Amino acid sequence: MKLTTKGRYGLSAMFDLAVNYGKGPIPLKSVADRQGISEHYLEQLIMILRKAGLVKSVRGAQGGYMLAKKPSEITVGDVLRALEGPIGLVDCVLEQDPVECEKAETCIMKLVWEKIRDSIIQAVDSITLQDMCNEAERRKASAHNYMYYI
Amino acid sequence: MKLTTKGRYGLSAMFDLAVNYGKGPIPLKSVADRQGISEHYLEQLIMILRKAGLVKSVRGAQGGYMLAKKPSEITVGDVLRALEGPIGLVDCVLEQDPVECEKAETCIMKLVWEKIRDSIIQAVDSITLQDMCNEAERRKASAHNYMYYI
DNA sequence: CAGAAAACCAACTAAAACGATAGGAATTGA
DNA sequence: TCAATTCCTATCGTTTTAGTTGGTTTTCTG
Repeated sequence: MKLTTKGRYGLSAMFDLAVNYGKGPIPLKSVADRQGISEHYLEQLIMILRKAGLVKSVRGAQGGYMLAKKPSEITVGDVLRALEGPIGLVDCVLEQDPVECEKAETCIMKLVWEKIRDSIIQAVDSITLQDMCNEAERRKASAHNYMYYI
Repeated sequence: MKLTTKGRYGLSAMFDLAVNYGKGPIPLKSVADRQGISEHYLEQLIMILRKAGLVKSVRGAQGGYMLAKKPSEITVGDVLRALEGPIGLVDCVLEQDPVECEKAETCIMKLVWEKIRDSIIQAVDSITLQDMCNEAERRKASAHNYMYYI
């Protein structure tokens, strides 16, 4: 019941792009450096995110990547779905193209998996990149106040 | 973000034992047959559940396994934790022995993973094996009524 | 125009995890 | 005694993961 590094690294990178939103294209190398990820590996992940319509790219020198929408319009769920596939702990209750088993009609377990899936969906869809940026700002502010008044 | 077969098979088996609760020890072979699982593989899983204190065993002929507590006292979370380990999509927010990263203090992502983890915990801990049995009974009853009154 | 910076792309690979299987030893009821 | 059953250890093929390698193409800048 773990995320792969795709999901982790991918959300890191998206958060980084969200923090730098509005500053033009951000070179992937700088994202990889800040987040401590192999640039070449991150390249593969960002390609997935681009094909999912979550980031845009600008080629050539001074190029890079940027969010395709406002941070407030991208949820953690969008990112995780793009990188990890449809949400669901078990194939028979995936959001997209669930793999039905023979006894799906009567399966009591299916009910359990659906309930867990729905609670995950609720959580990931309720957090946007903007929320994460806001929290980062809030922390920076309170750290500043602390240093100022000490 | 998938469960392994440990979690799936394990909950199947536990549900089977719950349905047969109070009937004495149930041979693992019969559980494996009903649930369509390799007996030998299930053996490894039930051993884990036994060591976690969720099932008891009776050795020898006419032996088998039974729940160590009432179905109402065993949650889906108990079973999944025993088989899949502490809950959490990412190592740094595991319920037990989280693997702290260097920047845990300032990590915004951690907040996200915690929120997802908590929503999973809430879901799995709110469902008992008894709930599953009740649902199975309810379905059997309504199927019966349907056939009776048609 | 040259060269550097960057995205884009395809193929390969080592290591780990997964999902078993194999083969037996120990226990116990009939 | 013997058949049923739990208990235990080891092995193993396949798939997935988490990269690495080695480029090609595009575009800005000096």
